[in-house]
Amino acid sequence: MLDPKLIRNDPDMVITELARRGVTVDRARIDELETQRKAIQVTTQELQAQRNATSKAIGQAKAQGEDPQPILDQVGELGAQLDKAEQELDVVQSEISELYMGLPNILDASVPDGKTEEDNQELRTWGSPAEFDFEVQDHVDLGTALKGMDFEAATKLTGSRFAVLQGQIAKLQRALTQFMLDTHINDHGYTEVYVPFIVNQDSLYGTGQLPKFEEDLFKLETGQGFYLIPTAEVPVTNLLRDEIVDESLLPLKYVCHTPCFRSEAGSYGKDTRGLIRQHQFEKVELVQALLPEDSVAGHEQLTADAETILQKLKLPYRVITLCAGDTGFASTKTYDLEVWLPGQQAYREISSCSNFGDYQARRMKARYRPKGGKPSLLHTLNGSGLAVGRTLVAVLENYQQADGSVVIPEVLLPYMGGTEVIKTD
RNA sequence: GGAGAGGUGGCAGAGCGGUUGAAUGCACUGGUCUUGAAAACCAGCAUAGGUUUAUCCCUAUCGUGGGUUCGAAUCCCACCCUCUCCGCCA
Repeated sequence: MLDPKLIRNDPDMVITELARRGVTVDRARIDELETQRKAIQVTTQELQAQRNATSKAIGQAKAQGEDPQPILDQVGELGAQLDKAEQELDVVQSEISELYMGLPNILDASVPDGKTEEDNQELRTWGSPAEFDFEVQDHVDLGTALKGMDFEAATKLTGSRFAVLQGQIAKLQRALTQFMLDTHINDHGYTEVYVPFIVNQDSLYGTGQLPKFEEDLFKLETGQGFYLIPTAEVPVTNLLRDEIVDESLLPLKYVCHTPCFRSEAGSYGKDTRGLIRQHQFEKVELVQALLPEDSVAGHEQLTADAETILQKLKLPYRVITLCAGDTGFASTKTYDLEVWLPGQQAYREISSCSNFGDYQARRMKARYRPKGGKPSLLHTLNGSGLAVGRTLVAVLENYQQADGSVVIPEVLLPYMGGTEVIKTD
């Protein structure tokens, strides 16, 4: 969340900045709550101080063998007053906390203005869409014909927005995953982590999915407040929750492969065909925690790390800077990587790389200790490196041949056990 | 699943109703000493909030949430977690 001190000391700035996102902040409400808080907090603390002093005096009197009764008589209604004050303070503070937790992050100055994805800015492109001298198929037709993709089976097993992969296409997805992990580990210096796919509420508050976006999540009904992870970002970033990391260990760079589970509430009718928008998909995620002064450069580097995967796969893509209105809740700035999909004749998102500044770190108390100094908040970054399911789509569509077969990209050959082309037998 | 033990500062670990925000050790920071380093010695060193120009001062925090009490790290209740032994199990 935002720094409460910043909201208090410079509310106009916060309001102006958040207006860029189209978020209106109730200035009067903030003033009212803060004034209340201040008054109640002061009285509460005064009462507490009074109680502490009295109790101490009783202790001293007893220790010296005196009769503490006269002091005890003075206590009177102090306890009742204190209870009341403490309750009031509690109410105000939770109202403030609820209000502040609901405020998104302040955007980086370089984020372009705009309301919707229409206003996002293309930053650069890489490669160019291939020309096909035959009629291209989309991944669903290709995958189905190759007997590697079965959506009807998934519907039978579970319901819509799931897929069954089989044979060489299932293997291709695994190859992509391995290739991504190995590249980030060996070439980009990330540490691989394996984490739980189920997390508690605290973790989801930490990264910002809760309290505002619960409808996007799958919640378990065990009564423990457990949720399926919507992205590895949640468990991996929360490794740092309530931790103080020695400065010398920074930056921390993690890469993590997990399935991701999203309810996709509110996206009915969108991308209903194929693998693009599923309730369950594989993703290789990059997460970094670093010094505040390094986060801007780190964000560029992390984005480049993700781009490397597309370049090695020789998949044409472009990099988009999300505009103010389209940038995620907790992010200061986000780049989306969009890969070219011949089947759709469009660029589609395959990675989203964000700099969260200290927003997530403040929520989860993720700090570092400067040499000999006081702990202070880390900055966090993350990005997909890449969404595996969508990469599978991109490979199938970009590497398709006139006969419906699919050539394996060169960099994946070591992972495909001798298969060079996926075709029907 | 059964039985037991325990959760305290960056770490280890005392404290088990009253000047205890918390002994001690390690780590860390500064200093003395040294050609330099090590060792030794001296000093400092939790986090968050309120007030303040600043120092000071005040408040909260000993797994979490309740309760008892003038007063709780210490007593009671519930929950969470960890460890040991037995059983079961991929």
